[in-house]
Amino acid sequence: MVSAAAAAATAAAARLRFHHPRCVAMLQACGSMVELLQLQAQMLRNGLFFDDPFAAGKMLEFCVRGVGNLHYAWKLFEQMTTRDTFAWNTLIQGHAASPSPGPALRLFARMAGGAARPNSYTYTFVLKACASLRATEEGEQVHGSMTKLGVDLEVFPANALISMYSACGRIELGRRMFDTCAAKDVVTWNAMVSGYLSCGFLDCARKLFEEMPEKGIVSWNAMINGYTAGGDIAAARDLFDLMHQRDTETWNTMIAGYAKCGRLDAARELFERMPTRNVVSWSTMISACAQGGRPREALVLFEQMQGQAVRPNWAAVVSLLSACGCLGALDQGRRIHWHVESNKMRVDSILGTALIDMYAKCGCIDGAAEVFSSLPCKDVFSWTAMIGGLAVNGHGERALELFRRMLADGVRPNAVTFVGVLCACSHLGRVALARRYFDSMSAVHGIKPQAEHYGCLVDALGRAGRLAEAATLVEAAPAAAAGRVLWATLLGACWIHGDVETGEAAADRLTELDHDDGGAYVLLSNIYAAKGRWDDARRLRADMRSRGLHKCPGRSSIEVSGATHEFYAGDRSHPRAEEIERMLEEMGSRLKLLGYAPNTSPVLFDIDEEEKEEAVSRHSERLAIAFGLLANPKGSPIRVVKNLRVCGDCHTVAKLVSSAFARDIILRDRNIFHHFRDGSCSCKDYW
DNA sequence: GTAGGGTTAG
Repeated sequence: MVSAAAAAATAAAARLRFHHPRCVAMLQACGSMVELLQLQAQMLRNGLFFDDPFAAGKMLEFCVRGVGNLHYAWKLFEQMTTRDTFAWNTLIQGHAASPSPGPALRLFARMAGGAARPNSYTYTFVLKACASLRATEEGEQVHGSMTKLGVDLEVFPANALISMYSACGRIELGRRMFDTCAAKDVVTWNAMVSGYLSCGFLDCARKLFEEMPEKGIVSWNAMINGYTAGGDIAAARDLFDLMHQRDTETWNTMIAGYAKCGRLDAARELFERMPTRNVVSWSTMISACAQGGRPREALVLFEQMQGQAVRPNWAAVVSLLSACGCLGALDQGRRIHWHVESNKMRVDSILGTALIDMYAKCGCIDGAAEVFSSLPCKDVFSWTAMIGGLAVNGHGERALELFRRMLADGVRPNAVTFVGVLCACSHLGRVALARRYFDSMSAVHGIKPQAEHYGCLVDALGRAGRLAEAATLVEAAPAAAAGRVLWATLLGACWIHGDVETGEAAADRLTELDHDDGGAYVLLSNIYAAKGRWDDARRLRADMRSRGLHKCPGRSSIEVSGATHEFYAGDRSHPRAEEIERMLEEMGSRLKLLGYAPNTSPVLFDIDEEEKEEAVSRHSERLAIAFGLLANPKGSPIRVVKNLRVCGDCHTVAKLVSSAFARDIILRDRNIFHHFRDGSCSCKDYW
């Protein structure tokens, strides 16, 4: 006679046999959160979710590893009646691999009170969490319980221990582990070599590398990366050349190494030679160009990458945004932002900051502010990008307000934050406040002022016309901060105020520091010319010519429907040069009606062919504005980026054009933004 | 049924 309970159990087992394989198969075919929810509903209805820990565990696994939804994984986990070790492991690993692994440790602690026992999988996951949290103490406790269980000498957990200790900077404990464990495999060796490398012990790493019984590609890659991080690119390349087999990461590592030490051409050469490129290869090369001052090349690479159907990932997007920022390529930047949103990419503080920076550098402060306010977690970098963005875009008050909010939020400012703060003070003409913030840097925040900070202060004094004080400040700057940037800032202020005497002194010092600074000669000669001292101006130009010096050529770019157009001073190479010419004439006649007379003082003397090109009426920014007027839709803003400071006459012209043509002009020069509207500029005529 | 070591990223 069969008992009722036994009959029920048999029936349940039969149901399981029927459902279980089907359920697992369906989970394997499951592709989205929606399908997951449907499947769970079905499993709840037929009782499988509660009766079958295996099926429930599979579901949890899919939720964590398949769709990466930790939030819902918790819900599933809490609903499960039987949580086996697998279920705990899955949730722990999900957190260990996430950007905030804290809950992994708490889950592990909670696990100790329950029925499921940790196994060697559990320990590798928990140790991973300790490693990324740099939680040495917790790591050691975990090690202790592993020893009790006897799993600490198994190869997987032992490797995890070595990695954990070296991530926590306790390389000696890692080495002790390495020496203790008998079951070593190639990963054990690699973990130890990498540990030495990340702790900066290159020689120990190399010694161990040489002793390795078998070296895998990963071992070589780790060494190459260690050398590039340590700045020894030659040693890295030697290893690279010695390798019999390389994988894509080998190439990527070497390319990144060249990029890090500024050897862009070498990086590019390897990039061209490598047999297969993955998304990291592209991102590496794109970021190398973006950071190495070749942003245009970065965007071209992006196009090629898309042509090969490689989708930009998070890192590529961050680099691309930085390239767009450099170029002031707003349309491109917006498109990438759109890509981020439509692909639901994780906008963390890094990507958020990249977006803020891109918008701010494109003069689109509303876009920057929108991203900033929507950022769930803001760190010092995001605050700094926003404060600096507001400051250079002529919103000094808002920048200072934001800085106060940042301090109130308990975020500690860094040196870059103060560049933004001081810049804001300078543009507001608040010299005393600038001084106070400057003094607070070391007194309150423990940050030593650098050249940039002195520069802002010089700028503030210069704007206020207090050039003598500014000169004293430059003289008094400590050696570490003093340098050509400071003198150049002072010279710029003298140029704006037409102060010959201080300007001469500044130019003298500047050419002492850098004999080949053509820019200093030009600036000083312009100061002379503006004062009518033609002989001095001419003498300086001749001197410059005889020494073969050139001023860095003026270059302006403008984005028209996604493509950037670049203009040099006197440039006639643009395909629409004739139309541009006509537009320049049109600008001239409309401005004349407004009473404009060109100030051509910089070019009234000693004109040779080259200088004719520099005639103010053909400055690069003016060509770009003319092109913007004819190529951009009526009423839309004209956005120009110039590599040097905007010239005074072009500044006047831009102001007048903004009213005569009813167009906003946003011109980014080397220092700040000029938002021209209705005949005036956000910089209040000082820059 | 689950794992580890090496590459990009403000």
